[in-house]
Amino acid sequence: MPSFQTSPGTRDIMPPEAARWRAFTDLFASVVEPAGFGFFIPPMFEDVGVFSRLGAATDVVTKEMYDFVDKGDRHVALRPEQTASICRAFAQHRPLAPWKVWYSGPNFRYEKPQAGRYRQFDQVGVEVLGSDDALLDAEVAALAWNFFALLGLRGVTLRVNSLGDAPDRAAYTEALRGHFASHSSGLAPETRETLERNPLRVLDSKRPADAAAIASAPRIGEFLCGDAREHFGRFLSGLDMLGVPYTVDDLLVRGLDYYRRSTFEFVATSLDGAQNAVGGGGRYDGLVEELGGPAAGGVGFAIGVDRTILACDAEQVFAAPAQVVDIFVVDTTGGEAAHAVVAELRAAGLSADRAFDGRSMKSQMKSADRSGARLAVIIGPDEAAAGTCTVRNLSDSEQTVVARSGLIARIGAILGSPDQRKTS
RNA sequence: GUGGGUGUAGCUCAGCCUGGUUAGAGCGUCAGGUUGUGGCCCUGAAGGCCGGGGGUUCAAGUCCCCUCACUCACCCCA
Repeated sequence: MPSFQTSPGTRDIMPPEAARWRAFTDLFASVVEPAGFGFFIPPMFEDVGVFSRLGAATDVVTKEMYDFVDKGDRHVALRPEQTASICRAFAQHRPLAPWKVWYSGPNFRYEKPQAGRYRQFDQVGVEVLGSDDALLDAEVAALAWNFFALLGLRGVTLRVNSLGDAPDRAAYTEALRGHFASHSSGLAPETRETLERNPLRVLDSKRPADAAAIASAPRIGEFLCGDAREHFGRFLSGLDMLGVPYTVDDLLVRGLDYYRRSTFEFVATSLDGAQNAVGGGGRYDGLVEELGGPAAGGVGFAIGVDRTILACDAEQVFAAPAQVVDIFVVDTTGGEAAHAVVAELRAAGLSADRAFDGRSMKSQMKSADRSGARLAVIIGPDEAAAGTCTVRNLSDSEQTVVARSGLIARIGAILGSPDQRKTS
């Protein structure tokens, strides 16, 4: 065993898997940037108060925050998510509304790790601040939907619900508290604790004992005010217009306290187990104000990168891109020739690799094979003496001898120009 | 925070139940077969504090205790 290894809940993402992660983010950017979203990078840590607005009833805030006092006596926390930072940024900088941003990066929660749950986990997402329009909610949810489709995922479903405005949500919460209190004998002991802290969360319980009490519980629909009801209807018709399929689930409640009106969640049916929510979002009117900013509506979503990639594995889609090189240079004369040729090839816009440490020709050829190169340039004593190179096609084993001075031209003739290769 | 499973070579794992000489396999790596040529094949080599500590025993990879790590589930959530 090595002296050190990654801390619990963290991991190294090695090549070629890391290239897949980069492709994932690139694909996400290609979906949201044409829709007018600008890339935003918030700090990795902030004053703990920014995050405590997420909700005193949520474990994310009360138990799972990586918080500490820094050398200047500031109580700070590693971000557990990025929505709060973006709202804080809106309050701080007052950009022109609606402010549309996307983000990508790690978040931190001190949880016990398991499949699809890490202490450092990546999310990509978007947020729009300064608009109340329900059609925007639909557009935002549709962007996530389109992204899952572009990844090649087919087993992702969208569940939607409305939690109403703040008074609606509060009234519903009280109604639930009353309902479950009168049915508490039918609840699991752990659920009774949840009821104390956050009655809405009881609806999310998967414990069999709770099923009957949940089935008979009042529904949020009865508590929506006229505006919220109309907003929800417009959200749904906005999804219909875009051809995004969804199911309305009035038991869908989301973990963070700040959600108002529209909420939605993407579930990967290919992932069994508890960690199958690959994305979630909704509207969070009021959060900016809580952070000292103007009254501004907000809507957005976050997609869990780790989990979504697990779903891609399960569906065998969005494989890691192969990293290959155009040319592999084999040099059995000491390495100086390869040193020069590789540099020359790269300067000409070709990708090139080589072996080091004076390996045998057999070993170098094996490396050439593994590199995925289409061509090997071979320099042995004969070529060195004659001022030539042997160019070997690694797929059909045809090879020719060319003068060193004509190498680039010959390779260009075989492979085409870099631009042609990119588009082909 | 609570419970289950697993820690043996770079990787995947036998061996543990039923303790007994120098701890194995496949893959990978390196070298050779082929004194200048990759894939397929053959041969050989390198590579192990058997997670760590303590105990039982003439003897521990194997049995017991503790501990750490990983992993799965509860919980929570993306």
